[in-house]
Amino acid sequence: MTAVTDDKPAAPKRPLTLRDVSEASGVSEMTVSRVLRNRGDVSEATRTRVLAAAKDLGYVPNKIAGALASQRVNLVAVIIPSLSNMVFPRVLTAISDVLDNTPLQPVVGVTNYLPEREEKVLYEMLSWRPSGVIIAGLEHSEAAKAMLRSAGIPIVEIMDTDGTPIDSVVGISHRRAGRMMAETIVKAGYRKIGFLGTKMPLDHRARKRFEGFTEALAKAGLEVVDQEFYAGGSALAKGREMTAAILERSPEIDFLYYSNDMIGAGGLLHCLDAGIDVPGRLGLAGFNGIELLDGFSMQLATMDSCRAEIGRKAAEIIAQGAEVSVSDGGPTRGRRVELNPTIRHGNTLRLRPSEGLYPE
Amino acid sequence: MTAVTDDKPAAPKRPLTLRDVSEASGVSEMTVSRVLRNRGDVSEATRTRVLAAAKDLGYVPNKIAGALASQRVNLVAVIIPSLSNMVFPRVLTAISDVLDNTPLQPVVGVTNYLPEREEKVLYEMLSWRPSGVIIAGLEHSEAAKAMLRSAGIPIVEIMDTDGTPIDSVVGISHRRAGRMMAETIVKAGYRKIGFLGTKMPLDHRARKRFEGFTEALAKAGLEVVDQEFYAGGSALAKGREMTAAILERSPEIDFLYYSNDMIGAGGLLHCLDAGIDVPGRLGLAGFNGIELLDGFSMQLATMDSCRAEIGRKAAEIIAQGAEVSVSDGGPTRGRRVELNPTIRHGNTLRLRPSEGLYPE
DNA sequence: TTGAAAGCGCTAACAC
DNA sequence: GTGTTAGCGCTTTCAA
Repeated sequence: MTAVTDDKPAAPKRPLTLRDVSEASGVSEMTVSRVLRNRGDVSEATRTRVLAAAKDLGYVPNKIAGALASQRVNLVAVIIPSLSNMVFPRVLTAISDVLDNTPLQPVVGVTNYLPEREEKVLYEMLSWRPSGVIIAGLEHSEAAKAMLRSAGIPIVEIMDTDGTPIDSVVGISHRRAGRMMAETIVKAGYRKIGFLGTKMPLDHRARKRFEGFTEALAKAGLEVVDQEFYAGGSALAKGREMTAAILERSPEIDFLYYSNDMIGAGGLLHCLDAGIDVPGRLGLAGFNGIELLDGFSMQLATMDSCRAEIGRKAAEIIAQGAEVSVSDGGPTRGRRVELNPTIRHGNTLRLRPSEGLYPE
Repeated sequence: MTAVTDDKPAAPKRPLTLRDVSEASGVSEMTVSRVLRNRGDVSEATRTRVLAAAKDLGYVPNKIAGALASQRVNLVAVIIPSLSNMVFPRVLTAISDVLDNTPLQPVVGVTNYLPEREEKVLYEMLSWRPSGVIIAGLEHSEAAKAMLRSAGIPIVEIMDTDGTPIDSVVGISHRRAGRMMAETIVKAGYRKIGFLGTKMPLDHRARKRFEGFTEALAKAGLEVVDQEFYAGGSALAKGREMTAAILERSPEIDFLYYSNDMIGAGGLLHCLDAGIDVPGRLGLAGFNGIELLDGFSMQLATMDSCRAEIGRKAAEIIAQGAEVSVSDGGPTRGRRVELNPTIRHGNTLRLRPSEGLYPE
């Protein structure tokens, strides 16, 4: 055994404070603070002295104290339902990218699509007095809405524009997205349409897409022939299973609309394996436009949900944030940004109606 | 236009404080504080009064002030390189699940595999004085290591055990993982082995797997026949492209080892499309054991990287955290948990050597 | 069971 | 350019 002798001082029991740096450098706490924050005029000489001392001691400022004193917290609360599908990570990346050019920092909370979790997470985050909140969706518990309204900071609700925002909102209309896809499918000549989705009554965006979808079908005198829902497990595997099941049960189906790309991709794999003629005998479409699927031999028709753009815009609104966010009692001052989702036909959705099984 | 009359008071300009609740309830700040934190004995009567007042006002406590006063912050810094691949979200979920049963809350920072980002993110997080740090990998800049050592809180380095931890470590040996896979492949009778990976010199775990892999091959008198690396883009698509490319360049290859499941899956798709006999003519294996791939028609051979288990264990260590984490100058008091990755053969790796092209 | 006083580590505002 | 003073909103500690 060798006796280890430290050349650096041992780990301190008491965290270092400004005072320590002050004493080590022979400069007042205030000036040290100024140097460390690059605020106010400090002579180059003392600046160097202070920096050296801080680095030497390994001083890490205490933001808790700083925040309390300055009444400023450079944190942005980002509240999303899930991390496990590919959609929110994409939004997060965009948010981070924008905030990287500001003093702001995102802090992520996950709700698992549970309103009570959302309420709790929101409460926790608000208790840190963040500079803004980015939160997915427009549906929140009354308590959550009350908290958001009275927080006195910019709030941006993202992903969805179908509803009444508290402050600002950035997203797409999922109802419209569902409608657009239905219209495209009908125009392509498909008539026996099935739907596959998630068993998530609380996924309001999926619900709205479905509503828009059936609404547009109804306008064309059609309705969904059959449907199936899943919960849990590998989305790809579930998509495969559900597709097999629904096609067996309702063999007349000539199109399947999936509530997300992942189960759509599973369905596509099933069709390829089963030798089903796609998009001739059966058309397929998903939702989200996730890049993941670029590696498949066939491109699933889908709709870009503008995830990156949404994240970017939301972060920008927060970053601007100077403006008053919610006025007292009057109309909301928030901004409204509705993005346009675009259909990507891929090759699982035939383009010309003339090729359809049901020529018009 | 209708004149909106508020039944609830308008959003306050000044955030509410304990004092407000104190005044509204006619109870001292101290007692209000006790009620809100469920600390100490408070009569049921005052308790109800206080709770009612707090709820009525919509009071949200200020954790900044609370943390400063109590010198306690129930935050756990979790620092990971990326959110975009499926591996870290899985770890995060496990961490959250464990911490949900404690007062602790994870706060995530992403480094993009950049040491300088890591250093910055770490500094930011430490300045909030968290109760612990969970950080991916054992390789950090000297400055980062110094910060971790002197933070005076439990540190858990995760994912990898090949190296010297600062405090605790939970992970698998990636070198060993690479070795195990090589041995399995060789035992199965494959001899002309190619490698496909990421262009990430800073992904130390991928590097260690590769080193272990080649080391074990060398022991069997073999070396990697050809290799290819990618950066950016859809991993699935890249896997497909790289596989086509390497097989064209080195047609003698009878096995491809991928540094992750995603590119492996892309490779598998290529093989299926190209009509290549897998695992007869060509074997394939990936790494991570991601569930995503369960929906494929063939199961890619892979190795479980114990992501969930790692997250769980790490969180547990932090939660126990009471123990002194780094002793002064002496040996680290941290715990060491090395998990055993297991090979999942799937069906892209033939099992019996006797079936090999090169019978032994 | 409740309250009063002191102070956590920093920064705003003002002096010098 | 630098230092001094007074809090930020809570919790700790101690007294009642």
